[in-house]
Amino acid sequence: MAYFHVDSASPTPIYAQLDRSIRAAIATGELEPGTQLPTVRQLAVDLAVNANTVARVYTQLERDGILETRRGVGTFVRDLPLPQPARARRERELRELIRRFIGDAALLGFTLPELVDQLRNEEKK
Amino acid sequence: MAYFHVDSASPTPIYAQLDRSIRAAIATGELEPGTQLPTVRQLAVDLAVNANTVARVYTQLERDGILETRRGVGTFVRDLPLPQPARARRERELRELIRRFIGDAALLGFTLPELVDQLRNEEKK
DNA sequence: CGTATTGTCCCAATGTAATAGTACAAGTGC
DNA sequence: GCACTTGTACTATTACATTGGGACAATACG
Repeated sequence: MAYFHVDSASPTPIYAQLDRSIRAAIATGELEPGTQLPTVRQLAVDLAVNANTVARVYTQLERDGILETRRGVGTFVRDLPLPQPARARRERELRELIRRFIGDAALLGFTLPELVDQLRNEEKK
Repeated sequence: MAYFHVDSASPTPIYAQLDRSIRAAIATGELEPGTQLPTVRQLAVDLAVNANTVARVYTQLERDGILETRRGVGTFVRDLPLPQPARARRERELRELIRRFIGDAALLGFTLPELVDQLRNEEKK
């Protein structure tokens, strides 16, 4: 299973990519509460990344209450709901997200109407 | 003028954020060919960033043929069209962009239909 | 010409990211 | 008990990003 995505060529550090990737998978429901994540060593192999890097991400996510680890068993998604940022922040950060999304897509030569179309296609899945 | 955005708290390096920010502004037409960018030192002050960091971004963008610099004068947007990646890449990278966009928005608690709405609002500007 | 402006270059110092390798701790299951 | 799996911890090393400061080069301007 090709769970998460990291790009070692990206300027964004691997740990940050993996962190976001896991959080996003949980937030979208791809990863349900109770699901077991790949082991530290296994995921390190799958992503072609050092085990320490994976371990640190798991540790951090556990500190944040998003994962739960049991030694000798594995790491699991907690069933606690993710805390939501305050409304004002949400709005502001969404604007920033949209701004970046449009900008990045423009770099690829895509226009706004095309993006709307593509996003609507995603809805039908 | 609040030209570009960088967040020194972000794990993504400042130079990468600024690079993307400038490219995006040009790609979307916010920055037209011939426009003068802020001076290295000025932008460094505006963004609360070291001048060397800004200078390296300008230098790199000039090497890529996106900017044009004249000593004692300033740095300007070139009027050459930006080279487009191959079609296959475009599609693939767009998928990745969308995937990340949806994931990041989910972290803020936004659902796909909401994103479509917001994007359509952007069209009316 | 002299001065200010702008980009360019270099150096030293600091902090962070990532890798590699090894060892340990706490559980599972035979 | 014993072997195995899993997470955790540590050290050392390499590379990169960023900062601060200083100096230089080319151009504009009076």
